[in-house]
Amino acid sequence: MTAHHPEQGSGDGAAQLAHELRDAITRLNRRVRQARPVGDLTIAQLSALTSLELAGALTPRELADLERVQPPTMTKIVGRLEEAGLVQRAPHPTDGRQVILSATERGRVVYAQFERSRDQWLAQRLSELTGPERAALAAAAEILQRVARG
Amino acid sequence: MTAHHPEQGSGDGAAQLAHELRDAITRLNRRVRQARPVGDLTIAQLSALTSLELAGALTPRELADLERVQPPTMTKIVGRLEEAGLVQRAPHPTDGRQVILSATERGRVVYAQFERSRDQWLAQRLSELTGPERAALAAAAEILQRVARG
DNA sequence: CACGTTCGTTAGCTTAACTAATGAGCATGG
DNA sequence: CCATGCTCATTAGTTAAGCTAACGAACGTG
Repeated sequence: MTAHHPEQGSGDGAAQLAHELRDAITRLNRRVRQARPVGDLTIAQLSALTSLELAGALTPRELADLERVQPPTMTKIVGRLEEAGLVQRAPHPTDGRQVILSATERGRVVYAQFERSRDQWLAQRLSELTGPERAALAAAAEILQRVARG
Repeated sequence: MTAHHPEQGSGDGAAQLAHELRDAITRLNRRVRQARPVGDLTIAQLSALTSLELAGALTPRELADLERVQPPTMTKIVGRLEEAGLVQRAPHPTDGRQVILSATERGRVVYAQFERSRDQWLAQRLSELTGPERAALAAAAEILQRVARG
């Protein structure tokens, strides 16, 4: 089940490692994500709010690309977030077609709350590990973030 | 951005690590999962088929618990998988209320195909890393799997 | 054997996702 | 300088996924 020879062979090693990592990621994500609405926000809404908060300001198109959904889908999600007062639409300064989306102050507060609660389960689990295990995960986290963004 | 002192303080360290890991996991999962239907199967269907294939045989209730959805939701998903000929329902040998779900031969073939294609993107990314980086991820993968199952 | 519990399903609703089509605004070429 | 074409966001319409509530069948126990 574990990786026996991670250093030898970047071909098969990578395939085997990819399988293990994806399995772990899939399972962890199921634990962390909460498929159903969390509080008043759904996953898609929270995810969009997160991307928006991290980026600062985006057009609907950019946000849709980030979330890997089609523009009409993002229109709906943003519409609900706007109704909830968490996101605001502003006209683009020079291009009349485009719209600038940003989180409202309330949106930022709500985002921070969910961010914390989302980390709680995992933080609890991690605190049960040994120091070396946490160190191993910390080293991996940096690499994973790089892979995820690449 | 990286974890500076993973060994000191299991409290704050775990919180910070949890945040970084969750971020990486969320992003990786978005890359890997493809939110929209893959081929003819949706994510929920593929996920249920995966759980069923891994477990061998399950009742709808057990499968719903594994997938962290409510029983009625699983009824629908299994219904579609059954229509597609990937999953079969069988009566429980002793309990007339219960149903035994299992993947059909075709379901197993389809599962294996998706499993491979799902790993491809990640395997490609991993092959671009250095040997030590892959070794670090391999060590982390084992720990992550343990955390995810715990 | 009657009563409560568990199991799976059905019914009805909301959200999320897609494609196709629409309308507004930009930009460019004659 | 304006007509044509393109991009942006949205609307319309469909399918899937998720929920709760309610139901009928089967089990088990007092």
